[in-house]
This record gives sequence, C-alpha cells and structure tokens, in this order.
Amino acid sequence: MVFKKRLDYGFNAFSVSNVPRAPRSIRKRDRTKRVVEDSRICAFELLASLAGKLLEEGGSSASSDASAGHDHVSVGKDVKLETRYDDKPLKTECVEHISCDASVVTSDWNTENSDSSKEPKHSEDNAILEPTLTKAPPVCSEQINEYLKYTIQKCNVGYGSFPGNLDGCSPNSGELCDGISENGVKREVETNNYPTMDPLEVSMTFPAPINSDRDVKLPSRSDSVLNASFSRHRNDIKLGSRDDDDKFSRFNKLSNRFKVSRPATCIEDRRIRKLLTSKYWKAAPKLKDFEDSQADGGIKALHRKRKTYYDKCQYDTLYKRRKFFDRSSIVTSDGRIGSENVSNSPEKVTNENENKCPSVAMSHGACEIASLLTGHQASHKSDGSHVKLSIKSFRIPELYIEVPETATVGSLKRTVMEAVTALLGGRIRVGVLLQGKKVRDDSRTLLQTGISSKDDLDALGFTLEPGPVIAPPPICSKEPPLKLPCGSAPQILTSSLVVTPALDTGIPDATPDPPLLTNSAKSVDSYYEHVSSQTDMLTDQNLSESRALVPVPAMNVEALAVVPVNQKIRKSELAQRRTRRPFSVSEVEALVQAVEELGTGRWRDVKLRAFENADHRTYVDLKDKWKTLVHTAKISPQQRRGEPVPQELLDRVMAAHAYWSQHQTKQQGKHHPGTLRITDSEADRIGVVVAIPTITM
DNA sequence: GTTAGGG
DNA sequence: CCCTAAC
Repeated sequence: MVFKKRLDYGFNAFSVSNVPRAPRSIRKRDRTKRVVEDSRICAFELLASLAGKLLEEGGSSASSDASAGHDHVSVGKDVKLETRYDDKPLKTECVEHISCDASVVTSDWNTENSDSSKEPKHSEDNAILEPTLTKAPPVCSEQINEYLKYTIQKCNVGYGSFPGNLDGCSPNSGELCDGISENGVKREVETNNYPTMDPLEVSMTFPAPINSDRDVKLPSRSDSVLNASFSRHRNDIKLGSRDDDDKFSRFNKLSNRFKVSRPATCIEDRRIRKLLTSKYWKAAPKLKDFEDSQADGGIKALHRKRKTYYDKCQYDTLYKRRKFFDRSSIVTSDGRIGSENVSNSPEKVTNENENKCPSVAMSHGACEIASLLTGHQASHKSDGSHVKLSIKSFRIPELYIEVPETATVGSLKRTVMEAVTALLGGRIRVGVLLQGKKVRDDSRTLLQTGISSKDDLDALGFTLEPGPVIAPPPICSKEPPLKLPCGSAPQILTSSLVVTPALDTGIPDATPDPPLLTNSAKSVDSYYEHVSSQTDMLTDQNLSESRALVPVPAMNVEALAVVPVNQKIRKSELAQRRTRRPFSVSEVEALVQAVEELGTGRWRDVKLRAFENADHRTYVDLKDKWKTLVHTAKISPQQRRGEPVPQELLDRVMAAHAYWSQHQTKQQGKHHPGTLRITDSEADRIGVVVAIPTITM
C-alpha cells in the first residue's frame, strides 16, 4: 500500500513537459522502464507486495518486485544510480524526501494507519496523481521507514527504476510523522538543518527527511532529485539503464530527455528524434553524449549557439506539462491525492491565511504557493484560527529519465536537473485539491471551501500546474536568485515558489559535476537564460519582437533561480535567437530587385547589393525571405499574414522565380532592375535559353 | 564561408 | 529564423 502511495505522490504534480524519454526500444529493455510503464497501474499492488516481501526478507532491498506482475526492478542498478548521485547530500535529499516522502507517507498511512480515506485515493492514482502534498501521516515508525524504503526502492525500480534511496524514503517516514503532527513539521525543520538547504528546500524537505533516523545518508542532492523525480513521476524516470549509446543520445536530444511518460509519447518521440538527430549525439554517443545532450537538452547550448532547440524543448515541455496537468487533474479527481500534509491545527481557516501569503506578489498561483508555505510557518507558530498546512511535496508530472549506465553521475544530475528545470521553466501555479477535486474558486475562503483546521486536511492536496500565461513581470535579472538561507527560509520561501526549492536543491547539486555548469553564480545566469527562453517562447507566440522585454513570471524566476546550472547554458544559447524583424515592403522591393538582377543562387551577392548596410539581414535571411515571398505569392491573399506585400512585388517575385528557376543562376550578369518581366521569364521558360542579356532589355 | 533546404 | 548538410 505504502508503496503505491509513494508512487502516486511522486511528483506527478509537475507535468514536466520535459520528461525525457528514452526510446521505446530502450524502454522495453530496461526493466526499470518496463516497470515504469506497466507498473504504474499495478504499482500499488506491487508495492504492497513488495513491502510485504521486504518485511519478510528484512532488508534486502534488492529485488523486490515493484510490480508484482509487471516488472521487477532490479534494485542493483537503481541503487547504483543512487549511490552515484550521492555526491551531494543535503539538497538532494530534500528533493528526494519530498518525493519519497509523499509517497511514502501516504503509503504508510494507508497501511499502517489504515487511513483509508486519505490514502486510497492515492493508491489508486498511484502513480500519478498528484499528491502534491503529502499529508502528515500519523505514524512514523521506523518500520514504516523501512517499508517506505523498500517501497521506494521497489517503486523506483518498477517505475523508473529509480533507485530510490532508502534514505530518501526513510525520511518520508519522518515526513509522515511530520505531516501528521505539527511536531512532525518541526522535526522536519530541525532535521532539515542540512547545511545547504534553502528555505525552499527546507520547506520541501519537510516531509521527508527528517526523520529520524534516517540519518541516513543524505542522499546526494542529485540522488534525491532523481529519486524524487522518479518516485514522483511514477517512475518514469529510468535511471541507469544505459542502453545504447544511440539511445542515450536520443534521449539527450530529446531535449530534455525527460519525458512525460504518459502523455506525450508521440511528442516525445518527435522530440527525441530531433534530438537524436543532432550532431551532438552522433558525435558523442555515450556518456559524453549524455552529458552533451544534457547540455543540449538544456539548451543545446553547446552546439547550437542559438536556442532553437532549447526553445523547442521548452515548448515541448510546456506542451507536455499541460498534458500532464490535464491528466493529473483528471486523476486527481478520481483518485486524489493529496498529499498534502496537513498538519493542521484545528483552527479555522480563513481567507486571512490566503491573504497572508505575504509577499507573494506574483501571480495568483504564486500566492497560493506562498500560502502553503506560510502554512508551514503557521503550523509552527500557529495562530488561532489558521489552518496549518504542511506541504511535504508537490506532485509534478512524471519525469521520465533514461540514462545509460555508463553515464556519469554528473550527467545524470544534469539530466535530472534539466527535467526539473523544464518543469519549473514554465509558469507554474499551485492547484488546490480537496477531496480529490480541484478547487477552482479562488475567491472562496478556506472555510467555505471546506478547509478548516477542524477538518481532515488529508483530503487537501496541492498540485503544481502549468500556469496560465500570466503577464510576467519584467525579468528582473538577478533578483530572484535565489537561495535563501535556511533560517530565513520561511519567509523567503513564501515569496518563492515552493516547488522551486525542491527543485533547486536537487538541481544545483546535480549540476555541479558537469563541467558545463558551475554554481550559484551560474544559477543566476541560468536563470536569465531561462527567462529569456521563456520570453522567447512568449514572444514567438505573441509575435512580439523584443525579447528583452519579455516578462517572466516571478514564479519562474524563482524557479529558475533554483535551477541554475543547466539553465545557464540554455540561456546563453536561447538568448541568442534573434529578434524577429519582419521585412518591410521596401526591403522586399530591394530584395526582389536584387534577385531579378542576380538570380536566386547568389544570396551573398544579393546581400551585398541590396542589404549591405543591413547588418541584421544575412544572406541566409534574404534567401529565406525569398523563399517565403515565393510562397506568399502562390497563396491566396487571405492566407497571407503580416504586412501585406504589394501584389506588384509578388508578381515580380513570381516572375523572377520562374525565370531563375529556368536558368541557372550562374549566367546572370546583371540585369537592370525592372527589366526582368514575367513575360520574359515565361518566354524563357519555354525553352529558350535566354541569356540574361535577353532579359535585360 | 556559401548555398540550398528542411524545420 | 534556425539548423544542417554539402559544397
């Protein structure tokens, strides 16, 4: 049972569009993969069975089958991953904890506590639902922890083949406790003392880690991240199996390597193809590829200076995200999730709480998040009639990650980071689930909504959803950056997205290894990039020209801050995309004139002749413009967009196109402008080899 | 570095 | 506009 829950909680909430997916073939191969897919459904059962086995076995984690029927995960590999990732302990943990916690918690509850009410939903949802928040489970016994661990492992295996770290899991148990009681929360906080934790992280961490006991090892951040993602994602993420280089490379290319396992297979495939296509992959198939890919994925920065790919990725990501969300929402309703933990003190909830969200100035969504955070604080401090919530985790969409065994830990970290980043990259908003149903009316008070300190907050869950496009505030460059000191965390956190923190923790850690990115400093950059990328996206969508102006949601910013490293690369690359500068009629005329004279195979000459002073018009641009002009001339005026091009020019375009199509560009000498005429060109076509001279008249 | 095309 | 393959 427990296990299942875990799965559910996994970050389903995020729909990371980016979840990279390994090629299907690969997936099949990897047991983890298999597990993931199949196991989702059965995950709970499997988990339960596994848990039972584990209990019986006592500790060997190794081969528990995550999915009874489906797959079994080979713990070994997964484990390996975990260990590898361990590099960074603390932060990752947070993430992991979160993810793990959530699931774990739930499971725990269910099983031990037998809270059918809360858990059931999860279990069904299992995999996916977004249990954004885990409730605080009442029990946090060591046993549970063990269970959790097992489950986690199993889950991981099954699902993503993640190796979930036991630790991470264990934390969960702690989380459960936390979630359950305020004390628990406190604990988390205390436990969270991890050195690095950012406020956000801390908040995230809450749930899990702490515990006791667990001491355990803090999984390296990266690990945690991975685990978290895995667990959350239902295991979409597949770590470890490294299959073919090619495949890897593909993944990388996928841009994101992340895939949302469910939803977007098709899309993902496409992406993957593209990614795969990229040179990079070809060049460095294996580990290198992987890394590169990550880099690429992040942005392809390395290879492509431009962000094109990056953008695409993001778009994809967004797209995917949306899908996830959609799903998740659905799921939610069904199963629900909830994971929020609520430790609620019995007080009444009122709008006030919402209002409290202090600082949230951002978007509405942001506010919600903040409130959540505040909830934590509140729980600690407690207020009279406030609903105290402790959010252990947010669900995020599944992240599907495949990494070759030969991949380096650093690459894995990067990959995870990218996935997370991708998720965060988009605008995120928090969704509130009550009894598995989305609470859409933001104006209602908590009491009105049925959320009161007296009530069972178990039914309350939070999800991260793709936010509507909000008018983003102008990018503030560096402000957001980031990371808050642990102590201050709460307040700061409030302002920042909850999710982010978790991500941050995970990400940064993950990234470090890779040479590509470095640290915090970069984080800022990455942040920027991120923003820019987003902006680009926005611009593209909106057709706005200037990127610089592109606003970025505060949330994003924060999130970005969190995600630093990979992003950086992206940004640089992304940022590069040139702003769109539609050709003016005069430019079109100059182009037409030049082409009439020079033909269509001498773009450099065209450039020199007609656009020598237009630095922003490259010969490639001119070639492309000609291409579009020809197309425009062929379509009906109704189908044309943008500034209308005089028909006269279009006629000339057609004439020149026809003419030059019949003649090799070579010969042309110079034509006097205007000399070329349709009739002439047509006449030429007929077969007569008309030399330029003829045209010239 | 250019061209030519696909995306 | 971007990205690539071919030259």
